[in-house]
Amino acid sequence: MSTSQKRGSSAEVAADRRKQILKAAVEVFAERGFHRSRVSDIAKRAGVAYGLIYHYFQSKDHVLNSVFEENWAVFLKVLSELKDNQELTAVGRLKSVADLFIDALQIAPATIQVIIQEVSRSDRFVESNKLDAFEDGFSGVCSIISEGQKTGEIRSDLDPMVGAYIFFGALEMVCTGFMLKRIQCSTTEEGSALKLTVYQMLLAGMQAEPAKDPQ
Amino acid sequence: MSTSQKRGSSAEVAADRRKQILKAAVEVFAERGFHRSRVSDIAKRAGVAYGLIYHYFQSKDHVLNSVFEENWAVFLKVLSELKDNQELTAVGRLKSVADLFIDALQIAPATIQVIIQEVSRSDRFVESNKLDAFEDGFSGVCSIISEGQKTGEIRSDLDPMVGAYIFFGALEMVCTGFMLKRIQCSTTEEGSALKLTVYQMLLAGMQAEPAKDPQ
Amino acid sequence: MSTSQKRGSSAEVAADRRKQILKAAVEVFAERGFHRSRVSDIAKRAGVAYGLIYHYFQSKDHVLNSVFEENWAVFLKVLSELKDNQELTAVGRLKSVADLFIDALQIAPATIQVIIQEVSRSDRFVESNKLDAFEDGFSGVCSIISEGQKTGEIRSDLDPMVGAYIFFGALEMVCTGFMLKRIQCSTTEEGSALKLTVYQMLLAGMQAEPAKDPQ
Amino acid sequence: MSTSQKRGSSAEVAADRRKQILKAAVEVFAERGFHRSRVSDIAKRAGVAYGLIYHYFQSKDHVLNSVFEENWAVFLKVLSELKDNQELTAVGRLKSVADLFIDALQIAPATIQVIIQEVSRSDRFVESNKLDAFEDGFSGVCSIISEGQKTGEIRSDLDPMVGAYIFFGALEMVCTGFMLKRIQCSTTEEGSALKLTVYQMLLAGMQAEPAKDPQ
DNA sequence: AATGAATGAGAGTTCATTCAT
DNA sequence: GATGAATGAACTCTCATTCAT
Repeated sequence: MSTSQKRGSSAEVAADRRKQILKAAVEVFAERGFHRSRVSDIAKRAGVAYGLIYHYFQSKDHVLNSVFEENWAVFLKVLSELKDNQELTAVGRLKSVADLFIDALQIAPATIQVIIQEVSRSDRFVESNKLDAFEDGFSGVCSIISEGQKTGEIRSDLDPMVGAYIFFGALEMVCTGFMLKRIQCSTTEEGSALKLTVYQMLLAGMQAEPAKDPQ
Repeated sequence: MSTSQKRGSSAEVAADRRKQILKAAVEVFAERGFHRSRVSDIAKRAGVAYGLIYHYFQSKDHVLNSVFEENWAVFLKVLSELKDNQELTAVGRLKSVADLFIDALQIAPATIQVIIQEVSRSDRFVESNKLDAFEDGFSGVCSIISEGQKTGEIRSDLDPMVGAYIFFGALEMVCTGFMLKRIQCSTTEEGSALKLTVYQMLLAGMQAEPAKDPQ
Repeated sequence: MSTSQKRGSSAEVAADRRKQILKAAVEVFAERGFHRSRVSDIAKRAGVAYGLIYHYFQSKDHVLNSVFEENWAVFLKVLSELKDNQELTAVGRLKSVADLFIDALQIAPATIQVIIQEVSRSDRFVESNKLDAFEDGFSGVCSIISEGQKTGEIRSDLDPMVGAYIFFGALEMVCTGFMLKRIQCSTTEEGSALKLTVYQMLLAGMQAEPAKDPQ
Repeated sequence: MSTSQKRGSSAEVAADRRKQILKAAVEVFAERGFHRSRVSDIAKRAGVAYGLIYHYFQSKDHVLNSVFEENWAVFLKVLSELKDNQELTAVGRLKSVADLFIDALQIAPATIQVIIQEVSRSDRFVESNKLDAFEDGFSGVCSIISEGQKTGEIRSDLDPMVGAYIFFGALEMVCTGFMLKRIQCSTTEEGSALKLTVYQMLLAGMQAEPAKDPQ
């Protein structure tokens, strides 16, 4: 009695345990992929008995869902704020989205990877609610592009939705390259260089000459 | 006993059966993902007994490998020819790569998807030989970009490898959008429009103004 | 700390808690069967934390044992008194046994059901001590039948043990029918009617004619 | 090559395997009870790998269902024929039902026990379709009793449904006693003696005197 | 006394792979 | 070549039980 009681209530401890398990799950999923990861792998990584995972999550699938919901939601929120931010130009807003992504990549690369690679593909044609949440991200970027086209900032001969897909695809593969250690962006300098390349390629184009009409 | 043997040698028939199974496998993998696909699903789709699959392939993994090797190899071959084709500018070569991809997407979208999504992720940290073959594709594009930088065609402040990743990422996500029916490119017109958007975004940039120095 | 302690000693409170848990257990076992009932189901029904059950009982099995012992013991005691009650005829004693059963059914149907259906089957070939206690019940009725045969009250061509099994089997299935809402005996009238049918069938026979020699 | 091919097609062999597994399942369920029986126990008893069980049955529950459906159905069919057999008196028909049961008990005691003890209780309040099939048996006997009451063969002060429950309850417990080795009926003589006791108790009554009005 | 987080043995089920026919 | 019955390793999930608080 009158022992430690380090800090916080049991509710806080429970929240910590949950986070601890989610963190371990993200790491394991990122390393081995969702299907190759066993629940016991997650437990081992988290340093708990695997039964405990079922105390906090209904199933292995629900663990993945939680990773998605609790992180993608944050991204969507920021995106939604950006979308309506009239202080920035459309291009500025797209840059901000890319920044958001690349910053997140530096802070929590495994989370980004799991979200993009596992969730978006896990039950591709089965549960579409996750897909819908995903689609929201594309729609947000699509809106920004459309608006930029109206203001003349962005070329009007682009299909905005294809633009959004290209935009995310580019960011995703950068993420994959990062996870595979083919792309470096751990330091601030590397991060800046990466952002620059992304900006150039997606916004300004690769070509050195301002020749604006390929095809 | 003493049945038909309809046409051709038994070797030809065997080759047909093999293709039949590979075709079914690609469809099933594209729909459900590799790990959620059962060998019996492939067999059912191919209209054969699942035991037969083991006459033509050592294992389920080998089926996926074959999908990869027999298709990516073709891509690599074309890419390798392009890389050294001095008749085209670097930008022209990149366009050709994109064309190759988008054409393949229209002809065999499921194959493209399986290659990109399943193979590249299947055994991420386990077998690296497939990854190496994958890397060859990135290297090819990376080379073209580098060369373009030397000739002054392509902006020199880009990281060529990051450029290659962005390039493939963009194409991959377009593929995903296509599979998810969010992007249309079934007709020739749609294909052309898609290519245009891809060219613009990756080569010329989204921005309408030739302002060449974002950041 | 220094909480209520509403009435009675802590021993009384403990006894109450025990009863409360046993009552909940009987209800849950009757509804879902022993094996499908979780300790947490019992706890939920009793309105306590499931850990508490282990303060009052060694294990889930012991809860079932307690249900049995503390109720069947009562029945055995009454049966034992009846067996030696020379004021009643053998038939009168059998009627009393049936009455005892049917009265109990009206008062505590779930308890009766759990005792008969779960205890008698739970560990059929594993622990025989419970089975022995069960057997005591059959023996008691068997004795009464034997004695009735000696006094000429009961037909001598019956096997007394088979008679006892038939006797209990009849009562048990009536219990099941009651639990399944197929047999009504909630009111006093229904109870009397039920008893009459039981008496007639088991003692006097179904047949209207006094033709005493079927075969 | 040119090996045994003992007898029958592969369809027959499959049917045999199914029966072999069902037989093993009945034995194991009868000995240990459904919930204490592991799928591997059934497999071991049947001499097959447990995976094979899932080749023939969807789940452990489906094995139990099959035991029920494929045996109770037979009983119901005979009962239904008996019910409408106008060549027999009501009492004669009830005797036939009892005979049917006791004969079955001698031929396949484990099957009878599993049907009565496991199926009827397994998912008591969950799946009612099995319960309905069960109820059909009670209804059949109930009908016979009602008819007997109309023709004056059977005492009119009995509740027919209660009568049916008593009837089956008696037979069931006889079955239990047999399984527990407390009741013998392996030989023809023992079987006849058992039938006699059942007839007497249920139809003629236990009492020696033709005193027809207890209570 | 009371709680419920934590544990892990145990059971059901899936499915890649083998092999007799 | 072709079939699908047979096998069993591997995995998810359940839940009785323990124990720190």
